[in-house]
Order: sequence, then structure tokens, then C-alpha cells
Amino acid sequence: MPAVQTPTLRDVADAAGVHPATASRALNPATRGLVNAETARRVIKVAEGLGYRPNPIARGLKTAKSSTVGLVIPDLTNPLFPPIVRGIEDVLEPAGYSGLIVNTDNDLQREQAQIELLRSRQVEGLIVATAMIEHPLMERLHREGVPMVMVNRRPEGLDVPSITPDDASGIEMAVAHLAALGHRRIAHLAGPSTTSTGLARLRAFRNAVRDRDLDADPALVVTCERWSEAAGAAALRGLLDSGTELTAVVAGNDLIALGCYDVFAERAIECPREVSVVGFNDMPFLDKLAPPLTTLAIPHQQIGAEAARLLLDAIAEPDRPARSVMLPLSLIVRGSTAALA
Amino acid sequence: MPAVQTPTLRDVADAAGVHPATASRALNPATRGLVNAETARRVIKVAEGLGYRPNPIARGLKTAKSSTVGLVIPDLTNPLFPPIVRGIEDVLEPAGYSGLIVNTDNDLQREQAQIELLRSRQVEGLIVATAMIEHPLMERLHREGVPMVMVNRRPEGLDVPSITPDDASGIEMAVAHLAALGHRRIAHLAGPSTTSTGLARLRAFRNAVRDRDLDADPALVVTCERWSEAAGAAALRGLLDSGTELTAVVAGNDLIALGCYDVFAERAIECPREVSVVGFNDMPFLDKLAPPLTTLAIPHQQIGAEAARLLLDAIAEPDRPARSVMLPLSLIVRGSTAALA
DNA sequence: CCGCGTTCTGCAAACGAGTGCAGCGTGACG
DNA sequence: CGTCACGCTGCACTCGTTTGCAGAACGCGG
Repeated sequence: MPAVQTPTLRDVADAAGVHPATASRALNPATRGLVNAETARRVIKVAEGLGYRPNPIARGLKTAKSSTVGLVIPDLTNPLFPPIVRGIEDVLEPAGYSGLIVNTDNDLQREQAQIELLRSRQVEGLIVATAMIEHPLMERLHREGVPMVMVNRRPEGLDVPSITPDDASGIEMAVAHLAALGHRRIAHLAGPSTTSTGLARLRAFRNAVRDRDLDADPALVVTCERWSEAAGAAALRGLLDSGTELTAVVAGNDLIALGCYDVFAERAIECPREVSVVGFNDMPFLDKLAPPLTTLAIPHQQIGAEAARLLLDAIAEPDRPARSVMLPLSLIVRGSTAALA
Repeated sequence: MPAVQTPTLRDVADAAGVHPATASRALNPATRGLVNAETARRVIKVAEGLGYRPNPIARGLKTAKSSTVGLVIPDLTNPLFPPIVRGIEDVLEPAGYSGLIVNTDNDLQREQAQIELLRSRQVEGLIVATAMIEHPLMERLHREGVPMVMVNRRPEGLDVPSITPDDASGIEMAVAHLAALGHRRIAHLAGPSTTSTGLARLRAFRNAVRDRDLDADPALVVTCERWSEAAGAAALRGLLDSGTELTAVVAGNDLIALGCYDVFAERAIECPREVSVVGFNDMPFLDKLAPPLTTLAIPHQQIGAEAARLLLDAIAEPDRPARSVMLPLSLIVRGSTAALA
């Protein structure tokens, strides 16, 4: 037990010779105007002298505010998320908020439980980065007035602010890049169809291929079970085993692209000489791969920061209409794509 | 504003026809024995029916416990940490605890501020993964009785539980491996000398080199300013520019090793033909690099889990003497190390 | 039948801060 | 000199839960 009990508002009040209520008002900038400037100054000084820190728990009980928001992500271990989280915390912190992180492992059951947990901890809002298409839970929360913003997915039919990279034009850039290199039979290893991102990118891919008059062979599109290396590898194996010809692949994300690398190694396929690959997300260290992966860079940190700002806005003014942001991304050309021989 | 106010203990009590105090006792397993089994069952049932969730804030106010612990890490963006954090949360969650994460960016100033923030949020304990050697702050906290455990560093002179990988034998394995491949002039790019990990590995390196009668040229040891790619690259450049001969390098960690890769690319040095490299930590995706990096794998998740268990113990029994754990690590041999020609 | 012990339940006071309301004193104005 | 307004401060209650204590109900032995 700490020898020095942290001083309470009452201690400050006593030391300053005022009533706790007065001390409370003096210390709170919003109500400071109610007390005599001189008194306020004295109280503040005493508070500083004592090293007084308001107890956020007590404050939270009264005000029903916790100065905490929940961050719902699939898996912190996925390199996509840490930078986003950093971005979020960087704007939360100066605002006096903290983020409580939970991992859902993309499991609906778990997601529900975790969000329940967050709510019981009285979070004031939610930043949701899990991209399941089905969102009965989200709908309910939204109806109940829980402020939230979605990251990386657009909430179709839900009036919720969201912040997403411009998936469509990203895929468009990837396909354009490959087409310019002479590729005509481009495969797409799509992300899970249960995720909005997976679907959005798939649609964009189909459009891009059509617009450019490339081979639109349906066999060239395979959907992965998960956003993972293993799933990407499995998908590519299936594609190759089916005898489908292809000279390039647009992967749903970087992890799926990494799965392709595994298959290339297994089957002694040379990348990019035989097959070009482009990923999505620009995870860290992709430039160190063999070959360095061409990919689409999304401004992770910025996404996080923007999401946090949107959420703080939503908390401050719950009735403001949802404002959504779409961030541009850029194609990072590296060694995994090359002109067709 | 939520249409459905979440039910309070009072609501449950009313619905069950008992006093809130009784409901409280019935719902709390520790005090359940005090109430009639039948009554308890009824209360519990009603609580479930209403979807009652105890308000941890109110509870925290009364009990001065927040069911929250602070996780102090240098930078979530460093791939070393997410798995550790997962490990931590995996054991915190079933225990009803949550972790509040802060990033210090290895800045003492910032660390202090962040820990202050955690304390003001009434965390019950701290898991500290920042490895600065200087720890006046830690000492103070420890004296004040804040339960804490250290991860990845041994708190010299501080009676605090810690959980660390066996740095010494790891480095020993790396050097042994290189020696077996015929290397005699092995360089060490040490981590910052302000970190305990950096020092421990450096010492271990010196010992290993001496024990094996390898070239113990002091010029072969360079200390990096930071645990980063850039610092690693700078260190290696300095080493090469000084004209020091070397055929292998033991990097302080994987990021530093990655910095070496950058320098190899700049100067057209072939790895592993000309220079072998071994890293430390086994970050994700190292197997995809060119060449795949030989490194020391530490059981990240397990470290986190163990740390969390230690902390919960310390919280439950503050007076129990500090118990420290050292986890074994294993050498993962990949393509970045080869026999001397 | 009394007294005592058990077992259970209710009462009320906390925990630390926020806040509507009343009341104090002062100064100004009629 | 009385009245009123205004600026400031204090009182007391509240948030949801826990917990020491009192007391009710009951059984049982003496």
C-alpha cells in the first residue's frame, strides 16, 4: 500500500480553506468562471502543491463518462494494425482519452463478447476495424446511440462515419500498372467475401479488367478463406492446379501476396520473370523481401488519426450527421512486378 | 442517448424483491456464501434476464481497484511487441482485467508522463517493457508499492519480478553457430548501451568470443544509437568504412540486422557468401527476406502471458518475494548464415 | 420459557467528484 | 433606508457498488 495516499479533492479544499464544491469548480476550467478569480488561483496553487490529480473513476461515476474509447481490431499481431493504433492514440492522448484495445480474431462470437466487455467498461465510443459484412451488432449499437466510427470498411446502410482507403482506385492503379507492363491474364486472390474490403476490392478488380479489355476469365478470380499467408497460398495453389494460365496476380492484401511467395518457392516459379505480384497495404519491411513486393500504400497512421478525430467529434456532438473520409493511396512499385517477356 | 439504460444493481434487486446489498452479495462469488442459496439463485437468474453487467467504475470507486493494468512499451509499431501484448491480454482477460497500452518511444520524458497518466487512471499494476538502464522512476514506483513486472530486462538492484529471454545463451548459440561455420572475425552491432538488453547481449558476445578463442578485436564491436534499421545500417557503414575485416555479424536484434541488409544492397555485398548475419527476436516474416534471416526465436506470446501471470500474482499478494523467469530461446537457422568459403 | 447462536437480510454509510439550489454578502439604485 | 440583483460560496444529494453493523427469524439446549 502506497505510503502517500494520493490527495483528494477534499484535501485540496481543506488546505485552501474552501468547500470541496468550490474547489471542484475552481479546478474545472468549464466552471471556473463561477468562482472568484482570486479563490480559483489559490485553489489551483494548493492543488499543484499537493500534487492533486482528479480521480477519473469517481468523476466517471458521476458524469457517466470514462474518457475511454474502445478499439476493436481483428488481431494486433497483423502488422497492418499497430500503425493505425498509434495514429489513434496520438490524437486520443492530447484530448485526454485513452484507448482500450480488444482483439476479435475475426470471430463474431468473440467480437460480441469483447464489445460487451468494452461497454461494461463504459467506453464512450468505439473505433471498429473489423470488416465483417454482417453487422447486426453494429446496427444495434448504432441504434442505441453508441458513438462509433469504422475503419477500413464502409458501413453500407448504416449512418456511421467511416474512414477508408480508396480501395477501388487502388486496385485500379494496380491493374493499370500490370496492363502497362503487358499483362493480360491477371488473377485476383480476393479477401474473404464476408468482409466488406474483400468485396470492394473484388468489384474494383472486375471493373478494372473490363474497362481495359483484359481477359476477364472468371477462373482468374479466387476468394481466400482468410486474410492470411496460408489462405493466399492455398488459393494460388488451387488456381495453378486448375491449369489456369496467368502472368500476374493482384492479391487482396500483402499477407495473401506473401502466401504467393511461398507457392513460388514450392514450385520453383520465378517472380517476377514468370509471374508478377502486387499486394495491398504496404506492411513494414516489404522492401526487404525477395523480390521486394510492389504494393499499395495506405497512410496507416493518418487513417488512425482521422478515425480518432471523427470519433471525438461524434462523442462531442452525437447528432451531427455522419461524415466519412476516403483516403487516397499510392502504388509503390518494387521488384515483384515486371514487363511480360 | 441510449434508449435502454443498462440495468443497475438496484434494478436487479427490485426485480428480485431484495435489497441491493443482498443482490450485491449474491452476485459476487466471494460473498455469495453469505446469502441463502435459493435467494442467490433467484438474484442471479434475474440479473441474467435483465442482462445486468456490474459497473466497474462504481465498483472501482468503492474498492479502489480498477481492474486495469498498464502496459508500458517503447513502440507498438515494433513487430516485437504485438505478440507480447497478445500474450498479456490473453491471460488478463479471463481474470477480468484489461490492459492500457502506452508508447514511450524510448524517451524518458515521455515515459514519465505516460506512467503518470496510467497512475491517474488508477491502474493496479504495470508491465514495463521499456529497457532503459536508468530507472529512477521505476525505483520510486517500486518504493511506493506499485506492483509491477519487467519484460525483456532484468532490473538490477531492484526487487521486481521480471521475465526475460535468456539473452546470454542466445548470443552464445549465435556465436557457436558462426564459429562452427568457420567464422573467426565476428562483429557485433550492439543495441543502445542505455538499455539493459543491449548491455547483456554485448557482454554475452564478448564472453562467447573469448571462450571460443575467436578474434576479440575491439573494433569489431559497435554500439547502435537505437534499436532500428537506420541505426543498424549506420553502425555497419561505420564498421566497413573503418576498414575492419569481418565475415559475420551478430546483430543486437532483427531491426539492426535489417539495417545490415540495406548496407549490403548499397555496397553490393553478397549475403551470406561474403558476410553472414544473425538477428535476434524472430520477428514475423523474416523467412521471406532475401536471404531469409537466421535469428534467435523468443517465445513472445509466452513471455507476455507469463508476465501477466506474474503481475496478477503480485497484485494479489503484494508481499510475496519477487519471482523472476528466464525463458529459453532457440536458434532458427535460415539463409543469412553460411560456411566460410 | 428463556437465552443464545446461526443464518440471513436490510440499513446506511461510505468511495471521490459533480451540480442544482439556496443563501450569504455586497453594492447600486430608487 | 429599503429593495433588488448579482457574484460567489456552501449545502446536500447523486452516481452504482461494497461492506460493517444491526437486527430479524429461527432452532435448539438448558
